Amino acid sequence: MPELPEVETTLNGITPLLTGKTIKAINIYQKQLRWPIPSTIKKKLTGTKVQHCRRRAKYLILETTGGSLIIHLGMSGSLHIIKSSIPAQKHDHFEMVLTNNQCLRLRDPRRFGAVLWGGNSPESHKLLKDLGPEPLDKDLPADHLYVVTRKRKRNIRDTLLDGHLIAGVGNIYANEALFLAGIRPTREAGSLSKPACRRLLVAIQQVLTAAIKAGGTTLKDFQSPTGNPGYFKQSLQVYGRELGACTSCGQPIKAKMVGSRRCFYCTKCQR
DNA sequence: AGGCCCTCCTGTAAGC
DNA sequence: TGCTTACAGGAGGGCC
Repeated sequence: MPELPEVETTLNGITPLLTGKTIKAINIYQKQLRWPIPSTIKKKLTGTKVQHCRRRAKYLILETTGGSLIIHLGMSGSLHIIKSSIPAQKHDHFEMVLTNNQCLRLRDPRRFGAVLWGGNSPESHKLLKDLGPEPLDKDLPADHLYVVTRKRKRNIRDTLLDGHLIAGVGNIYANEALFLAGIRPTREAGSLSKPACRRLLVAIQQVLTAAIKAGGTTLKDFQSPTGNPGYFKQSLQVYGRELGACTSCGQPIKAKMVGSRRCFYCTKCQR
């Protein structure tokens, strides 16, 4: 999926085209996503105006004058702004038609995504209320990772993927940040020192910031809502670079299954 | 509470 | 060429 930078890129793409616009219609072509799309959103959203678009973790929140819509892109979801006269394609499941005849369309081949009703307080939605802090929050304490990893037995890579501890970090950026911080993904989270945890948080912030700047990472088919790929792939140091040379020491990058997902790291630079 | 496993679905690419 | 299998960027829910 789209991880935090890809969701942020998506947000940046849709915000100027949605904000202030009136919703003429909602069309649901396939309601069976991760959870069923509530059919009540048609009535709740039609005729309302989009006031504000924002992101929380990997969720997009569209606030309208009638309540909020929560969108998650799952593993393969993408949003597109196109003319409503363009016919929906095979994996287009949901669309929001505006009175200017532009429309926001959700495409999601694997259907792990979600479109949910957030009402007047989306933050208190079951899926959002227990999320950890935003990694790019300027007020996030430098020792946050140290605090939340104490007594954690599982490996640090899987720990970073837990959105309840820190929000929005997926497998790609977890691997990249661990490389930048010089920490092996298999390390037990609770064994990391305070300086290592600080280094790791800074690395997460650096890699996410750089990826957002590049428009996200296109591994296969990620596109911004206006159709541009993300250019961060060329900046990846370890992810997907099995047997490639470590950019720091030249050693071949190792790939290994950790938990249920692959990790990539340098056996020399990451300890 | 934490950790592990299963699950949802389809496309793609590798392997035989 | 064609079939089978493994894997992919997520993450909630159930269970121990």
